[in-house]
Amino acid sequence: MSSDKNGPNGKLAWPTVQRLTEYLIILEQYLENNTEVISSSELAEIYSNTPSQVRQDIFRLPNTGRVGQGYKIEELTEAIRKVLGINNKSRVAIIGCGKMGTALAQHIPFESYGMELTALFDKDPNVVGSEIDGLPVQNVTELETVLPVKKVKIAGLCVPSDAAQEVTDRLVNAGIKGILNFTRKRLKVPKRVIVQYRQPVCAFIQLAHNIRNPN
Amino acid sequence: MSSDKNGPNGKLAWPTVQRLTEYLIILEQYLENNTEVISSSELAEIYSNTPSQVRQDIFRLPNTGRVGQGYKIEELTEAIRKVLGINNKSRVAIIGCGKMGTALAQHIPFESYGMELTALFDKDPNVVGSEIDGLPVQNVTELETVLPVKKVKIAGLCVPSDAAQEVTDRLVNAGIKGILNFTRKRLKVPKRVIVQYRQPVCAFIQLAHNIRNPN
DNA sequence: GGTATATTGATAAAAATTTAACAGGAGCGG
DNA sequence: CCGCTCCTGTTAAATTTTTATCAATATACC
Repeated sequence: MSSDKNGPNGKLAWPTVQRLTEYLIILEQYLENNTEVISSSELAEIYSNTPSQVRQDIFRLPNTGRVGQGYKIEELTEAIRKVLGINNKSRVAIIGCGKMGTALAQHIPFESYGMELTALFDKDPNVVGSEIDGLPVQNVTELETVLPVKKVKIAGLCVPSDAAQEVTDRLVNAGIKGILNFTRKRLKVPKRVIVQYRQPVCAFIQLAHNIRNPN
Repeated sequence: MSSDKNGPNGKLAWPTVQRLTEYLIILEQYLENNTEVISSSELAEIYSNTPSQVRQDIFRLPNTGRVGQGYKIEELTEAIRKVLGINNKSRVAIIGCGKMGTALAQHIPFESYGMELTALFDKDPNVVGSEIDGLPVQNVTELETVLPVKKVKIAGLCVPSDAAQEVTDRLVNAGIKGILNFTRKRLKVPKRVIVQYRQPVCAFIQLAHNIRNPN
């Protein structure tokens, strides 16, 4: 019966997905330090939540824990990678190779998480033709021809806010499935396309607010 | 009687704070386009939530809506800025002026949201001494001397992950109140210091997951 | 002026999420 | 082997968050 402890449809709750992702990053770093076992309370301490919540999150996935012992980190990371679906390789493109786009292209270890950075685009003729870590920057005008061929499904949008909607329309045409939007613009897309917003300015505003309104 | 419709302690719920921040960004763009009025259902359409949730969020702040009409955007933005506390100027520093740090320094309109980008730091001697938009990059070794003098309370942490904890310890010493952490490391800080995590890699992983597991 | 329409503010209900509680297995020391 | 401690898996309770509902009111139009 394929262990369906998960929600009605076996889907993980969104807050759980968010935390599992971060647990994964944490656990991998502990693995690198040759730590082999971790308990829910240790992980909670690191993540700043409660042991109960950690166990609840992990509960949804195939049992990896040993009562009285904690979790074997290697098994746990593998289990998390599996529920998150990190394996089915998906191809990524970065649109806009200014400082932000370049930072993402250079620093995110896509390969380690089932993704492959496959294409880079920019509008500026001075940038087009250059390479970032061996990957050439192509002209945005080639979006529609390149993305479908390379079967790119995910785009990181780092263009100036003014260009955001126009580029988005073209991404949608090119068959993109999800957009990670670092611009300040809300994007209009058909329902089948997923947009996630990561506006750094919001993060700063919220942090400032939290500082003024502590627990 | 100071309109305390808010929670027991008058504090906004965290999900509400997050949404209000994004509403603000949206509304300001509509203002720029000379739109003067907006209804909860229009805003919900843009934000991709429900009119009910929009009204619930706005409910917590001094009434700005006109029954049957919608909200005057100018009043609404002002009200949101007020509850979020965007006014009490707070000073910000960016630590690590690689691609990511530079992108933040250049593109975030801190001044528009009650913040002032006051200091930049880097470790690399080739970078130290240069300027980003007129602000000089100082040596990280000067952290402890500069930050307290300039009363910087918020830090954007964009150093390589390996250096994250070390730099954090120094930030804490320098009296920082909140850290926006773009590195992959979890940070150990005393309880009085707030850390918010913005790991781009997590955003990509989560988006990939959401694409594979649509609603 | 009267009526239809639109939309808020507010409350109540429903759903989702977090926290608490605890039985029971695993190891350890004596 | 017994008793003590630790810590998971699981269920139940509490809390938070979201959604639904609706009375009240402003406007527009006839």
